[in-house]
Amino acid sequence: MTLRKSSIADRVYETVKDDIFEFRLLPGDKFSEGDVGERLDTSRTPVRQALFRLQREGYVDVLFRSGWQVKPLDFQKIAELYDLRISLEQATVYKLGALPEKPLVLRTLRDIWNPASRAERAVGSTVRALDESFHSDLVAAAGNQEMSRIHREITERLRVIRRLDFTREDRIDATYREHAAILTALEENDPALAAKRLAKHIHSSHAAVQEITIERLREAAEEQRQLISSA
Amino acid sequence: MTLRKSSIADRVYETVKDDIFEFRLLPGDKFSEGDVGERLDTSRTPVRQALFRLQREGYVDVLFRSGWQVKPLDFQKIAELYDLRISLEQATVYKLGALPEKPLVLRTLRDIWNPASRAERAVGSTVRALDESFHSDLVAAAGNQEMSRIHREITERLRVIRRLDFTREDRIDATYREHAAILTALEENDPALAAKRLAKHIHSSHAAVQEITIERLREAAEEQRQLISSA
DNA sequence: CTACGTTGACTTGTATACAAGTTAATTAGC
DNA sequence: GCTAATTAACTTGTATACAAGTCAACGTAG
Repeated sequence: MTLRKSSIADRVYETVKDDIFEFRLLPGDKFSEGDVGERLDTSRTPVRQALFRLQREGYVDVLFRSGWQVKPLDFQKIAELYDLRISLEQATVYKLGALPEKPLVLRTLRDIWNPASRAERAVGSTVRALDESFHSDLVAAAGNQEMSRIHREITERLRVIRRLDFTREDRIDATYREHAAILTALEENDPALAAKRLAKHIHSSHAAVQEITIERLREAAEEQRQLISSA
Repeated sequence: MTLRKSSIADRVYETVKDDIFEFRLLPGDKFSEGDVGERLDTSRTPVRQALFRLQREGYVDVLFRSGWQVKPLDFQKIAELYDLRISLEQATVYKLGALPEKPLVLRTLRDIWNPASRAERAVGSTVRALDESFHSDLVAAAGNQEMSRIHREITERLRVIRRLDFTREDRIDATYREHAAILTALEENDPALAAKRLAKHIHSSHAAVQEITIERLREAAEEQRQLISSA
């Protein structure tokens, strides 16, 4: 069979990426292929394969004969990715508006984001997953798989930041409100309005997150410093 | 210095990609890491690095313990990439329309695509390069580098196809006419019209190319078959 | 002649060895 | 004590060795 087994390289890829997402590897941290290989009990070969993939995806950089580095947070680039997301999702809602009939997924999303009571709302960490689904489901509904793929890549890339978006109750409130409003505009076949609301929603999400990212990052760095000094 | 030397892996990457673009490697062709390494006089290590990169970019596939394959042409996927290009470039012209002042590049493009006389028009193979520049320069002018990067990736991916777009004189005529019309709409600050013309332009380019791709591909396969039988 | 099992060459996946270059600590000179 | 040169430990880039699986050709039984 040509069905891919799960390779060691894949495991390394997932592990290192998760380390970055969970701030076990902080932006700016340096490390070597040997380090990673030893920690995951494997040779440098699959490690390199995984790291080069992460490099192409923008998470790490290789310094010639001088180790690897987790890419420092570049707020300019993050802003551009948010902006690109807006463009893609706006294109999406216009596509949805042009469809002969509304895709079923809109009803499903409505059920999630317009709950009968506040009690039925999701909490904490699941809100982030639901939020990601909302946006990627919309894009997927437009039917262009390549667009979905690019959108997914961008979403992943922003996840390091977006994980901080739902620690505040007011952000959860806003998300429910804004998602519902976007769905309403779509149901009423007003793509221009949906596009406008979408842009505003993503912008405010970006702004809210930017505000707390640096602080949380500083905390993570502090934690790590204490771990090292106590060892 | 951390300035990257040109590595063997990079050379292999460029060479194999060029082989695909120039139909020396045809869609569906199978080959092994050893083949490539021998031909480029290097070991499998940098070859693998290059091939995995090409895999992530969608040009080749690895079959578990059974060689590599140039990805067969998937016309559905190509259509999706064209469609995605339209979405990105439409987003671009709306961005350009919202800028406080028109970027200088518009004047440069106008000079190229609205020549004083027919004699000043480019011919043959350079038209393709100019056409690629037209579209990527527009996107770049909007100022989002991440968007430019994605757009460039898509353009590269479509180059295998688009190289056939300018073999016919009527397509060159149409390209000059349509590019000029798009620029006019932009100069007159009518992004909606520019977007409309852009979509139509890319669509017709796609349609024209699709029509001749299969035939040219068949010819290339025939050529290769004769090379083999005469060897 | 056909169907099928066996075998052996070939393929990628992973580990290891070596080459080339970087970096930082240490030591010699003053 | 300080500066500078040397050196030794690391680092990635590439080549090679080995493990594990695939596949097609060939031979054999019927």
